[in-house]
Amino acid sequence: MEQAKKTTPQAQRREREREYRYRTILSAAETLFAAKGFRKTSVEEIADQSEVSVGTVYFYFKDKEELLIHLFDESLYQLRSILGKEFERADSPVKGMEKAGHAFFDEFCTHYSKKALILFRESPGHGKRMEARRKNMSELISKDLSQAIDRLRKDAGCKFRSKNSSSIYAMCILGVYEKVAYHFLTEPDDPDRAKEIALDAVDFIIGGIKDITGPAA
Amino acid sequence: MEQAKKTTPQAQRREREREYRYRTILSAAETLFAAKGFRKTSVEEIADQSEVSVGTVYFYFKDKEELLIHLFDESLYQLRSILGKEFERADSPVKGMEKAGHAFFDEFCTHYSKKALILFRESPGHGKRMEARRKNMSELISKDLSQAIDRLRKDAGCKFRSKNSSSIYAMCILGVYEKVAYHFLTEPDDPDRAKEIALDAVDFIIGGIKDITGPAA
Amino acid sequence: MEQAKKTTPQAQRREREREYRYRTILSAAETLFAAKGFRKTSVEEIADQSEVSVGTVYFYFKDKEELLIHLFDESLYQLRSILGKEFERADSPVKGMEKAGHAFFDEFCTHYSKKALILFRESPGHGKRMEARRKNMSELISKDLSQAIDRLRKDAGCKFRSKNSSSIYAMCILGVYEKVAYHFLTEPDDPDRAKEIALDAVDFIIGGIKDITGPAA
Amino acid sequence: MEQAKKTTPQAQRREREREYRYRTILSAAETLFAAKGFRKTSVEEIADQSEVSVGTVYFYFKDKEELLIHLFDESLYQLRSILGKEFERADSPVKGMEKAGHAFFDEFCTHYSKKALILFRESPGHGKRMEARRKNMSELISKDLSQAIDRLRKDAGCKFRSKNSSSIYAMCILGVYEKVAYHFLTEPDDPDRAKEIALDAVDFIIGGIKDITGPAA
DNA sequence: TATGAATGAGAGTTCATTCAT
DNA sequence: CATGAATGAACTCTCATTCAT
Repeated sequence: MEQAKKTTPQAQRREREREYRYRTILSAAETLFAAKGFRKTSVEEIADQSEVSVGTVYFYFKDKEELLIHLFDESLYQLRSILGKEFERADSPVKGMEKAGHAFFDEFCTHYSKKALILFRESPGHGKRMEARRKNMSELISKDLSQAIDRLRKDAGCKFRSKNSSSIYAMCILGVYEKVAYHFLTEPDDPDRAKEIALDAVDFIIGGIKDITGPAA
Repeated sequence: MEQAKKTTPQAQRREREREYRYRTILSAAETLFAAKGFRKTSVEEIADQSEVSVGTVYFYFKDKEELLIHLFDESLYQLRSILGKEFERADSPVKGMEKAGHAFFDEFCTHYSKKALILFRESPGHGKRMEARRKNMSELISKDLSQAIDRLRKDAGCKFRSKNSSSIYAMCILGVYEKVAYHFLTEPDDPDRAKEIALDAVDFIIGGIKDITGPAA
Repeated sequence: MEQAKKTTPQAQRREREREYRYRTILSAAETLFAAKGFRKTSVEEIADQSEVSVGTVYFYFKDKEELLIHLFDESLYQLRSILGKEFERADSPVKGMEKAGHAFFDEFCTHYSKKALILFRESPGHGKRMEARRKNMSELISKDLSQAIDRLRKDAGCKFRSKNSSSIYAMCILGVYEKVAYHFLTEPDDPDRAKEIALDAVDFIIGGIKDITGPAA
Repeated sequence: MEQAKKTTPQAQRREREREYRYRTILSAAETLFAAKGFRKTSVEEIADQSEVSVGTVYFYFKDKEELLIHLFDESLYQLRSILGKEFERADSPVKGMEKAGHAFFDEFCTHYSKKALILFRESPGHGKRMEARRKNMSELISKDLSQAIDRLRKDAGCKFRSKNSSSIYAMCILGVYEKVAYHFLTEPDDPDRAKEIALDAVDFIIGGIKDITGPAA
């Protein structure tokens, strides 16, 4: 019965509106969090920007932190899509790592700068849930990267210090990504220099990887 | 005559007590900022912890941010001392980079963990003064590192993509430091694993550097 | 359609309640400012007196000073209405001045004593906004009075020392008003004496004016 | 014994120093109160300005309000001296009133502007003691003026509405003084205009008086 | 006497969250 | 569902006054 109602035209419209509102609020929050940071953005501002009332924000999202978490997850998903795509396309793991690096700077940080800011600028010091999410994101990306590194290692036939090594290297790579991305997003360098930075940073990462996996033999 | 008065025993004791209070407050703030973060620590808590009144905190420090800035500067100084010492001691730039890396994890993150937390966990989004300090710290450490990298490059006789490259590599290294340090300080790994992480991270950095600076082959 | 919604009974009631709260807070502030002065009245007291929370006060008024400014403006409006009415009614400018003087003491200082206190007792030394308001009030009333004086002068066909004279005389009259009003409001004289004071003060003003505008005799 | 000690050279020097400190503090307070107002001046500022410690200020003066009271009394004394001198010198009561008026603007407001500011700008809303002092000052000057007015009246042989009338007129005159003085001290008019204002204001006062005491016959 | 560090009550303001309508 | 007024705890900062030395 309940489900039947859902296919009613009115219900459909409602559903659409619901979805629309949800997206609008999220989008407003994204813009504001990216621009001013989570703490300096008030729920009222988000409501104003999305042209709904404060109460409506709370109807769609449990609390302010939930907004951040959603955005964080979305951003993470976007990032992983971009990186994953590059790895898949590439002929070799090394090539994949390189392509992914460039995609990170040229695509993610450029076309999804708000997402990048939320991912890399929103610091610790929020609630527990967010803290957990943060850790989760590191782990997920680390896992992606360490799988790639493992493939690399196997290809090279080398041996790591321990079974954790690849995840540690992944952490290192993530560190480079974060730091350089933060610089990218924070200081408005001219495009040429930005390109240079991206190239050098990827070089650094690939260098680190190659050396380790490398001519160990 | 006037100056003679300043060396009066009473005056000396006063000066000592003044110094002591100052240190006590700073230390309480350090502990609390490291544990809960700047924003979640109230001035009242700092006062309680240092067993003085709120007013006294404000007698010694202009405002809450000033406390953070002092601690930040102190931490930065400590870190640079530790790293600098290692670079000086080392026989070669590469060795220096390696030693410095290990000192960072084994000495700074271990024995000065509160300072490390303040340096690497306190996020952006504070006042303007703090924001400036933050940028300053990145620049200072970057400069230290890029000088070392430049020496390395000269030894290896290689050429970088551009004159900025060394500072970009420095940024990358700092990124690795920060990320791994954050992991260190946040997740209480067992000491063995910690050791392993440090070793691998330094390997990664050295690898990145060596590859870039040298067609070592 | 949208506008129709605004006339909904519920919306009307809300609007009424909103207005009511607003007036209640303003009225509480008026009473307290008149009784204890702006500085010695805390926002919490205003909230208590109006039976709302502190937050609600800030919902309706940007800050404490805004309350004072609103009250000040209201008081000024009330005063000018009373004086203006008398000037209009009167047969001659002199009569107008006289009537206005009596209305000031008998009506404004008596029935709007809180407003009078806010107008004449709240000292300088507040924020910039208030300071500007204060000056504005002096200028407005001065202008009203000096226009009346100018008409008087024209009737008498006399010449003043300079084109500023009438505004200076206006300032003098305002000075008398303020001083005597302050006395009125501060010392609880018996009504007979109050009447006497008002009569004498108006005599003084009229005397000053008449002498200046004309050896009419 | 005690008294004998007082004539000791050392005791004399101490007494001198004591007196000097006292004056220095009072003078610093005068400058600051005149410049920033009582409330916006902190005891620490007064101490700094007079080059003593906060404790010393409290040794010489019971509390901050006492400083204001002393200054207020001093200012009042100065003002009465100036006005009194003019009344005595003058040939007739009317002349005296006129001279006193000019002396008020040209001498008191000009050469003792800090005192004038303290007398006329420091508003109500301070402690009870100060409130009392304020009233006292009004009464004293009123008495001075009403005595002069009474003499005037006798000369003219006219009759007032009541025995209080002269004191009411005095209040009016004081009101004019205060208002115009405040304008003088607050708005930096050019000297010519200042002169004009003073002349007109005195005219107004004399006019008010003359009319009342005047052609009653 | 003189010092100045210490106090701590109190002020204004913010804002995430709730809930009656 | 949407609204937005209401809440009130929490926070930073000020400053007159005290008192051990």
